This record gives sequence, structure tokens and C-alpha cells, in this order.
Amino acid sequence: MPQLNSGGGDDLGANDEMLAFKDEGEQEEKIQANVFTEGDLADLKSSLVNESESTGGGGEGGGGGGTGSSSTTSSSQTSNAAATVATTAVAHSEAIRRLQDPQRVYQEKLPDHMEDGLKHQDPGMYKGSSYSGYPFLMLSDAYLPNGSMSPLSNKVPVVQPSHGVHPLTPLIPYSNEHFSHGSHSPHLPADINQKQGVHRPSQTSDISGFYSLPPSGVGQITPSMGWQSQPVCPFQSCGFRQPYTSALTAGASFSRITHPLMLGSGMHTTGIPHPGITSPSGKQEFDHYDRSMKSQPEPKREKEAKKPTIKKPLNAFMLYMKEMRGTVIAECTLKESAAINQILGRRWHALSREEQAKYYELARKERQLHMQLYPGWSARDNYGKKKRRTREKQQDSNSGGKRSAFGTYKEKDAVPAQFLPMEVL
DNA sequence: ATACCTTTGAAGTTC
DNA sequence: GAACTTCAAAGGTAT
Repeated sequence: MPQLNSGGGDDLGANDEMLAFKDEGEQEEKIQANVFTEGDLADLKSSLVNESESTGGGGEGGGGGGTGSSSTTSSSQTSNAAATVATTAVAHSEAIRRLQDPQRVYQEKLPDHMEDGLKHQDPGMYKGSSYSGYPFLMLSDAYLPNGSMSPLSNKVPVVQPSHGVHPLTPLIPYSNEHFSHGSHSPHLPADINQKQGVHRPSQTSDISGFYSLPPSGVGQITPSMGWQSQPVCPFQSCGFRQPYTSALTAGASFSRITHPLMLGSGMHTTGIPHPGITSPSGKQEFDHYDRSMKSQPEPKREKEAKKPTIKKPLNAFMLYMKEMRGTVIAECTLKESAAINQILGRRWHALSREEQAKYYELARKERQLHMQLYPGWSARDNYGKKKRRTREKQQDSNSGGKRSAFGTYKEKDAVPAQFLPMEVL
């Protein structure tokens, strides 16, 4: 399997490897993408909608007739989000500063391979230009391998990394009390897994390494959105190449941006909030913050929010979905996530190796940061918190089709044939 | 109110 | 170590 990171591997176990199918069919996929027509999109939309209507979202659908698609943008989202980002900047800088000290310790402990991993990253990987649309790009420059800020950093003071927002992505404003997991010091590092006494690899990756901020503590966003240079829509004629610029995608992502005043629960001692922190009810702590803004305390709710859940860091595909969902929704005028996710899954496969690599790399950093922020956390912690369908059903769906390089469609004709990769047909 | 659907990837579990 | 399971996001839908 080709490794994205030639620099030495992902110490986190995730190799961020590219999928095999990429090797075999990248060109075909591109060709395939070019084959899509507006009518195809309409068909897809129609079929997906029909699927939902007829089967409740999970069924297999044939192609259906349909007419044009919408291509309206949702710029309002963006402007609101941008405003939020700007206002959170100051608060965030302080949080980052606080984070950075302990991180030095990590850096000292940073294993060579990990360091290499960070140092050998494609220098262009996080250039803002490559990440248009991807909200993290606002921090992109901060991810320069050497941990220094890019000169670009000062060029566009318009949007700044939202302080109080995840350094990697505003989608993931890390936060939380979990630094205080157990008796754990709220400040990193913690070499020992609080749980089970497992010794974790030193919390090496210095956040500042990929999360560095200028002395001012305020990173700059490079608004250029090179990501758009890639066809957003596999259906060429959607004309959806760049209609949804950073504005849209960022807007979609920024929707989760932390409130600047969010200092209540769900806020880590570092001051960095995390969207992954959810109250037992499943609602994110942001809601809790909103409640806390109300004058009178609500003891009951406080109780409820006592034990927030730390969510898993998002993987590459999840990051991609989060970014592109808004685009697909606007483009296809679909709202049903199941259908949208099918489209996104195909688009994901249609992405070039490089394009996917960006997301793998971001996901890798997400995991690193997550590990630093929540040293004792394990994915297992969340097991059982989400009630799952019956095992019977699960097995049924699994038996329907093992995940292949082209996804997990239980039956390949679950999606209109014209949207399937050539090999599948 | 909450599980399901749907996608991919990461991580945990089981054998 | 392979195979399997669970969860991560999202929002309409079904129960």
C-alpha cells in the first residue's frame, strides 16, 4: 500500500495509506467523472430521493428521471461563520499559548520517526492554496513542517484561526475538561495512559509543530482556496467546479465554530473547546454554553452536562464529508444524509491521490492532537454509548457486501450504474 | 425521543 | 494477524 507520508509513517498506527483502488483506477475515475452529465446528476438525485421515499433511505434504486439541479450557494453561512471565527481569535490565542508550553516537553520526547513524520510533510500540504474550502486552512500555514509560520501568515488578516477552535480545523475545536481525566494534569503531557496503566508513546507530536502560532498568537488565514481547483463534483457538467468556494464549505464547517465566550463547561483548561465533547445527551457542549449565558443557573442541566463525551477524532473521509456536505446539498438539493453520503463516498473515490492525501494528513494530525489533548482517551470509551441496531441487522448488512475498494454498497446497483466506477460495472 | 440509513477510516475486539 | 465490530458526522425518516 502506498504510504502518503514518505517521511516515516504514522506513529499513531494509521498509515494514511491510499486505497488500493487508487492505484488501479485513478485515471478511470477521472474519466468516469467526465462522463457524468447534468442529466446523470439529476438521475442520481432522483434515484436517491426515490430510494429514500420508497425504502426509507436504505434501498436500492434504479435510475429515475429528473430534471436539473440547483447550484445555489449558501454564502450567508460563510459570513456568519467568518464573523464567528474572527471574534474567537483573541480568546484562542491565549489558549494556544497555554498549550504550547507543555508541548515543548513533547517535542523533546518526540520520537524520531514521529518528528520525521512532521518534518517530512509535504511543505505544500497545508498551503492555503491547497485547502480552499477546507476550514483548517486558516491554519494551514501554521502547519508548516518546521512549525514556523509561513510568510503567508501575515498576508491576510481577515480570517484568523479561531482561538478556541481546533488548530487543525474549526470543525474540531478541541477543548475540554478531559485534560483533567482522572488526576491527570490539565496540562500535557501525560506519558502514562491513565487507563489501564498503558504506557502510551510519549505525547510527542508537539502541537506547536503543526499548530504553531506567531508570537501574537494569531494565525492568519489564507483565503485563497486552491482546493477548488479540483473538481468538486464528479459530474463534470454539474459545472460544480468552483461554485462553492471556501465561502460555502467553510461556512458549512464553521457552523460548529466555538462561541468566543464559550468558557463554560466543555472548555478545556487550555481554553480550547472541542466539538467532540458532548454532553451525555449527545448535544454538544456548545449548547451548554448557551445555557450558561442565561442569567440563572440551571442545576439540572448542569448535572446532565457533567460528563461530556469525547468523540473520536474524525478520519479523512469524515473530514472530507464535513467539508463537502454543504456543497453537495446545495448542488443536489438533497438533504438526506444517507443519500448525500453515497454521493460523497463516490466523490471521495474520485479524488486524486493528492487530494485524498491532504485529508489523510489532516486526519493524522487530528488524531495526534486528539491524543495529546486526551491522553487517556480510547475509542473504546465510547463503545456502547450509541445504541446500535441489532446484531442481526448488522450482520445482515455486512453480509450483503464486504467493503470493497469502491465502498460498501451492499449491492452495486444501489446507485445508478452511471455513477459507479467502471470496474464495478 | 431515538434508532436507522449511508459513507470511509480508525481503533477496538475476537478468534 | 485476519476478520469483525463500533464509532465518528449529518439530517431526513421511521418507529
